[in-house]
Amino acid sequence: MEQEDPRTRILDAAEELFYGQGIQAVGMDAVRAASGMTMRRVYQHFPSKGELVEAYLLRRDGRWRASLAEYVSRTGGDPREQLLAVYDWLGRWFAEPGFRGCAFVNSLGELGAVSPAVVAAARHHKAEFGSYLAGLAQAAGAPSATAVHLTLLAEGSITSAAVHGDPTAAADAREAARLLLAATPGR
Amino acid sequence: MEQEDPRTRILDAAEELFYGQGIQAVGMDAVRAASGMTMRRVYQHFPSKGELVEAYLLRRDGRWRASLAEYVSRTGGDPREQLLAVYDWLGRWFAEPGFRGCAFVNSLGELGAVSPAVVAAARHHKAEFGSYLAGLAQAAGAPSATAVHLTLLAEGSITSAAVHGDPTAAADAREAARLLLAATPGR
DNA sequence: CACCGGTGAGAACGATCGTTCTCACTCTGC
DNA sequence: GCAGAGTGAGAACGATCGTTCTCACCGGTG
Repeated sequence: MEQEDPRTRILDAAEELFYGQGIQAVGMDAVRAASGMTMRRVYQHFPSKGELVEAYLLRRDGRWRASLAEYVSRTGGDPREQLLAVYDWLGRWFAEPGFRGCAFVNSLGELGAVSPAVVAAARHHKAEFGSYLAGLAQAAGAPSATAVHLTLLAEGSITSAAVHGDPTAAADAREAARLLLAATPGR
Repeated sequence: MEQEDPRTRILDAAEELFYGQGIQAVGMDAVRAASGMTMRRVYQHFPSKGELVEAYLLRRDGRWRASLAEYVSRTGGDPREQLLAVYDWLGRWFAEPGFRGCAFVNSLGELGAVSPAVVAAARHHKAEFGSYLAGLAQAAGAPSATAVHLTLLAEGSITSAAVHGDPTAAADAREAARLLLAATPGR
């Protein structure tokens, strides 16, 4: 099981280190050591740290949204319940060991002023998340403004959980979302 | 007007640089140059970069919350309007040039894994903000759960405005807050 | 066998960082 | 006038980083 392809091993190591400790705090040598490779091989697959960071963010975005969508789609059919399931998924995420907030927000705060690629990755990630929620909201017959409100609640719960280390922010956001949906005309 | 006390000048320079570019991206020499001082003087007032970072966060927390409280207290008496005025103040903040999100969230993402002092500063800042909103909500006769919901909306709008560079997140959060308050029994 | 492109392991390089030190100079008190 | 404490200006130091280079070694091909 140690025989995965090198690119994946490097990305796995980079993701754990970058997310867990911050990008600037992790040197390329730490990535090399954690991936059990030689320096030559690392730079062979990612010719600079910047490109490794981009690849890390890109892969994480895909995984994150796929995991969310898969969880939500597994939920019973009612679109309104699917919307609320988003917050259940967030709550599970918050409770994972090593949870340290949104990787894109973190990297944006760290490198946003200096790396346009990081800014683009963060915007893309958040825009896609917003679109996903907008799609669910439309299916539930909620106005598009409500989708924006639900996005803000989700975003706020991520930040709150990260700062206070308290996963209950997800349940709070879920309750607020439920109230907003109830205050709004159904389809 | 150039004759402020050295500590203030250093903190002013540090705040602009740390907030605008990230803490790790700014070297002590940049702080020295921006404050127009000598290295000896900088280290005379802040014996390490870590202590300068702490002082920067501490002072920013006080200023930020004082500015918010002052703006809100200037608003007409209705407590419910005061609560909504919080989002107006956020909208003005978001529209300021150089806005780059919450300094505490940014520094937490950058240094949270390595600096307990930064974690403590961020938690304190967010806890105080939450308490402030809880006080306003109580005055408005809203249940304490509603205060939590309003906090999540505010937090989410900060993140959203930072990521997308779009100050309208404040107005969206305000509208969501208004709906939540309307859906809730008054005093 | 001799050759050669590629690898592993890690040293080396140049830049940058946080922090301290040097040294000439300037005040102040006697 | 002069010793001595403190300052300005910046060089120096040791550590660390991203990246590249060295070099002994290995496998396959003529």
